[in-house]
Amino acid sequence: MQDHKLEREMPEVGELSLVRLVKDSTSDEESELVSLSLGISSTGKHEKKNRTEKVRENEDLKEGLSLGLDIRFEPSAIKNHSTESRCDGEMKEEELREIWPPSKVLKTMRTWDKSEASQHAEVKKARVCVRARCDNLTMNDGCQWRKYGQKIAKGNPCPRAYYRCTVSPSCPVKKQVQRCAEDMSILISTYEGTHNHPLPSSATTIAYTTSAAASMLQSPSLTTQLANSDTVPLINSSVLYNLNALNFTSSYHHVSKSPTLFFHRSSISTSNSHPTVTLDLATPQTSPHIGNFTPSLSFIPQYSSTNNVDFSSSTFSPLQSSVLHSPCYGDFFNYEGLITPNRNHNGSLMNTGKQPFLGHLCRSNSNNITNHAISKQSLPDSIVAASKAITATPKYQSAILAAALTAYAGNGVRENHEEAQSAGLDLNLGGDVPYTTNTVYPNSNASRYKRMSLSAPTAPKRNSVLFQPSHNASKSNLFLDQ
DNA sequence: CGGGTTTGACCCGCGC
DNA sequence: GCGCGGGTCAAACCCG
Repeated sequence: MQDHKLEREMPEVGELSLVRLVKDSTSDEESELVSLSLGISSTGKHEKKNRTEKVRENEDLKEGLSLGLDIRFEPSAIKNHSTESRCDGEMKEEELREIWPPSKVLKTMRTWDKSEASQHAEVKKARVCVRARCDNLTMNDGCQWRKYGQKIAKGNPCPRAYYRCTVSPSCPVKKQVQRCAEDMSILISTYEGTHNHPLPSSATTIAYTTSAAASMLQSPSLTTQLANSDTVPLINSSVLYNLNALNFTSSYHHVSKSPTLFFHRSSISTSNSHPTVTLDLATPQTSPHIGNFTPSLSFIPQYSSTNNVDFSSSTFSPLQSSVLHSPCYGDFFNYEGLITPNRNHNGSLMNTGKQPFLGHLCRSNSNNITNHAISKQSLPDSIVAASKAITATPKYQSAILAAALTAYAGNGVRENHEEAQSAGLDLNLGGDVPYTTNTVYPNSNASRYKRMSLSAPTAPKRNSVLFQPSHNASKSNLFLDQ
């Protein structure tokens, strides 16, 4: 792990390009929101919090646990500190303050512009909120959590529970769990922070997803677009993949099996102190776009109370790659339901360079691909057709189809395995999860965490998709830049 | 007895 | 300045 950590690099902020979509005015009525949370670090004013978090952060440094996973808004800080400095385990407090200057806490993202975003690390921890139907007390996200508080929040008779990640004693990740007031069957889980430790394979999905959302929120282009009411960024598609593989239990389980798992309503909210990506998994089955592979995933930039734009019917956009190359969970994990980097014969990762495994997609062309190749066909046919179309267009080979295949992995992929292979795709349905959870934390001298039990049952093994670009697709082709 | 949960108290930010 | 609400703490309690 240490070696991996040292190899990782934070992605450039500008690396995450976002797809603009024309505003769709025919949005659905407001629905409930699900949350997943991200790891954008910041420093709050809260004295106590500062003390506690500083202790934890310092512990991280001393223990060398930090994987450089925290996503910050200051590229320079990222470059200078996130890997090298933090890895040496001897960063001084001055350096810490340099990364998270208390005076630079951003109360909202409202005032952002490109230059500010690149110059100031002024943001509070981003959050990812996931709404999902779940009968259990908590969503099974594979992590270990310790409850540290519960409170009745205003406007909801259901108590809100506060949890901390206990996989590592110094892990800063927290989550809030609350039932939806309007529909008690909906569980709202809000994640905040980034894990600073290896994750059990069953937990990587949600963590990866939160990282994806964090990547979105950290993007200056996102903030720019949010200020533009005519355009809207679409979520990094890896969020789709991850959530598709989420280990929801009981009543929600059917979602993960659905070939049409998309999020009817999602949103980005920066109106409060925490920029939040909200993903609504509670209404996945009713998308009118299922037939043409157009998920109803969308975002509602709630940049301010007077600048809300609803894009609930926006077209599905292809993936963006930064998350797949995220330093948080990087290439050394193979996420269930996710596209994985190339592997050589020994199974070791081949994509160890700095280029993201999957490329960015240009705005218009990406839509063309999805519309041309996929629309108005059955989903299995769509996969094959898209595969061929993408193969014929090298620029898209490694990117677009992966989304479809992954989202579709639960059903149609298997039948189209051969066709997909002929189209230059290698589908691995064997649930390839090389990473194991036999991780020892040398720093776990905090005895209170030693006997933690999983808050949720182990995730059942699920099909995963190993996406390999065709043989003549060079890495450079994987990184589309327009 | 150790560890997890519960729950009232406390702190702080924010709006009025 | 005050009150409200969100978030956290920590002692008490519960459980295996």
